[in-house]
Amino acid sequence: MQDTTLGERELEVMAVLWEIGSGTPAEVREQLSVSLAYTTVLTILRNLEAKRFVTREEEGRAHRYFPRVQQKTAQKNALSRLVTELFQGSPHALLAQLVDTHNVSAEELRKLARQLNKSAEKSEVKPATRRKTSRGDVK
Amino acid sequence: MQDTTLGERELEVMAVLWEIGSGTPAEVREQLSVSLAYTTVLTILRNLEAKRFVTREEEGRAHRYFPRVQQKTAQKNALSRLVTELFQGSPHALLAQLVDTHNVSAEELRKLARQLNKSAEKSEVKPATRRKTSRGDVK
DNA sequence: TATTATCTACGATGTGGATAGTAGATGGCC
DNA sequence: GGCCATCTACTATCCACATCGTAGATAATA
Repeated sequence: MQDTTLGERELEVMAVLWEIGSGTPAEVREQLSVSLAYTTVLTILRNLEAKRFVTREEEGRAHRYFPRVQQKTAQKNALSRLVTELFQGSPHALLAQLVDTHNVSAEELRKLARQLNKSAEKSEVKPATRRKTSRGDVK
Repeated sequence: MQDTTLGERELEVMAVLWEIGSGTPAEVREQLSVSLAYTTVLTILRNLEAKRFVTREEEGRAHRYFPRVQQKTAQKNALSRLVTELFQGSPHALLAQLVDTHNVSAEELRKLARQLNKSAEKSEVKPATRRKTSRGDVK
């Protein structure tokens, strides 16, 4: 039960947690775009906990849930998966598609390239990105 | 039952069909990286047909399956989905992540930007991309 | 204190995907 | 003609995810 991929609802719940940092089931439920029964949200959170995507701690009568996996990690994994599954393992192909769909312009690419250069100059070794929370984050 | 997303195996089967153009269940089965029972592959193909991702026509005693949806379309959809689900609707964020993971270099970006410029010069209106097959492809 | 609201825990149900077995048709071959 | 291989159709499991209901605990409040 390791390295499982998330379902759609599970992902939405994670997105909320990433957004607001942490939340009780009620808080999460409020932030969700779809309206679900309270117990549904609770179940999803419990499942996410079972999969070790979140942790929780008691807070009065309720429980507060914290993301245990960084969004960045999830992004990276999903991206890699997409590249291998649909783009023959070529990030370049994905880029081309992104551009082709006109989601991204040539100007955008150049801008990003410049930024990339700048940050590469600043330090050879990539500086550890600062994070607000560090509740036993998983790599 | 429209606009459904594909499961992992279904996607692999589609990838094979995109790769080899068309195939009988046996041919598809041979090309798959995982080894599945013949009937499993058949079932997947039938499911894909039910979802209108493939068509088939008889060929002697067997059936030949053809992709009905272009890979490009699947790529586009999956990409859009990923962007909205994990990247807050920002293709730029996805790009940044792609770069950050060092799957893509600044040089790569610049190269692509140049190519993009060139093709933009050639024609204001984007030329319809040529396709080999046209077996009732779905947009 | 009795009632109501809010939580959690547990279980039930429906759907969809993955995997494969069995039955029956058909074509090749000894 | 009888046997074996190959195909399809149909069916059956299993599991994961989504959704929610019920029961029981506890906090708020009238």
